[in-house]
Amino acid sequence: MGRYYGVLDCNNFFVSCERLFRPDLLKRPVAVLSSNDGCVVARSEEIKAMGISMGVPYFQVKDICDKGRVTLFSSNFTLYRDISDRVMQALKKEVGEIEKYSIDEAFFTISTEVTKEELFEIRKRIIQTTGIPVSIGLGETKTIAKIASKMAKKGDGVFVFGPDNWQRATMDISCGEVWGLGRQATTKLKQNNINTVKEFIELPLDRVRKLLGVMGERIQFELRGVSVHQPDEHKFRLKQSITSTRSFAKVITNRLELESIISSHVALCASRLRKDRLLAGSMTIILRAGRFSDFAHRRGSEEVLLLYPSAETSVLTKEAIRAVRNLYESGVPYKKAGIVMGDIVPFDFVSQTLFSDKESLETDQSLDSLTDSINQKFDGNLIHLASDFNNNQYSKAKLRSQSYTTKWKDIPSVKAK
DNA sequence: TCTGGGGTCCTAGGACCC
DNA sequence: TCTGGGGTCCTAGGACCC
Repeated sequence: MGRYYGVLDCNNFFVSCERLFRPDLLKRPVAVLSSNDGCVVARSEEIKAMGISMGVPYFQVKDICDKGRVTLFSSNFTLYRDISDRVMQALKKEVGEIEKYSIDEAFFTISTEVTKEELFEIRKRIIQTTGIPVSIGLGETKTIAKIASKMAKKGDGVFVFGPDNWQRATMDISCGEVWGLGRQATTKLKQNNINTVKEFIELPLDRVRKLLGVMGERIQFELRGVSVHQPDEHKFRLKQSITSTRSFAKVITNRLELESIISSHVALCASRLRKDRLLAGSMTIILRAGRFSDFAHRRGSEEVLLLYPSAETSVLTKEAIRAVRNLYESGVPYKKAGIVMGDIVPFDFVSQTLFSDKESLETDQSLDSLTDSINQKFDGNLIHLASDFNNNQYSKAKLRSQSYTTKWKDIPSVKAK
């Protein structure tokens, strides 16, 4: 009995999340903006029909939005993450083991015996329990399943590529639609007169390697129906990194201000590490000038290797600030700052192998766990170590919806007649 | 004036060594 | 003072994804 790879993805996910609590916005044009209300990151079908493309700067389409009576939201990740968890739970219930790929997508495997009717039923139950519209695509490999899910979205929500209909379809699918072939790769292929998946598949392997490197090679295998992924490869894999970055509404040149911002990113990453009982072995500090400024190509990051893996805010902050002082140059118009935690290991593993008395580690973190629990109670805005950062000081997000599902004060109330 | 954030993986090139 | 060539390891940056 064979297995198909499947991918489930949520349609217009952020928009669907917002509509969940604003049913009056169904069938009306809705868009979600990025963190500084800078560009469009999610669009309802109505918005797509208006010709507004993904990722455009908002100011470029403001007029069209005004004219079209578009409802806009600033992105509300707390809400989206929570809804995402619910969708993933619902999918798990249907298909067993899943591999969460992004906030709105997950891979799974399923018997090739599954019928289209059964798939429609699965889809229906997930939509019923979560309120989020989803599509399901199946194929012999993940890469083919991804294309199937695009077809599903265009059609009735479910699409299966078996060996036969896949072969026939390849001549009608352009390389740019393939998962992993981005702008650079597509351009290179086009220059060599390769436009469709069929043409790409027929290319000799050594030419693919020369043109696109090992990534291209893998993609070709996948498109030929040979999976380069192990069905359970992600089952026990840890997250490789945890990141917190943000660009500023205005340029910042003051070092102390940057130190304060970096400190709050450290605090955020550290508490996310602790939540999952993880420790970071290294940390990269990012300070970048505006992408469109003369300083855009200046060295923008510095990695710090920690003496021992840690999730302690005070330890990490000290190191991060040292790195900021190394990296900082006066006069540079900084536009973005952040932290990437790397070399991540599980707390329990480290405490067993590196430390003879586990207790000292637990005690060191007691201040942090206290901070964590208080912050959780008060929506994460109360206690920050070595920083006076608050979410609204450096960013603008004027249209944020409430945290309907994660903050007590934002839970919607329903009045009974 | 205004151009996201959080991820993964790969690679070119520098440092260092023999 | 001469200063090749090949190996390894590391890191910053880039391509790509959603």
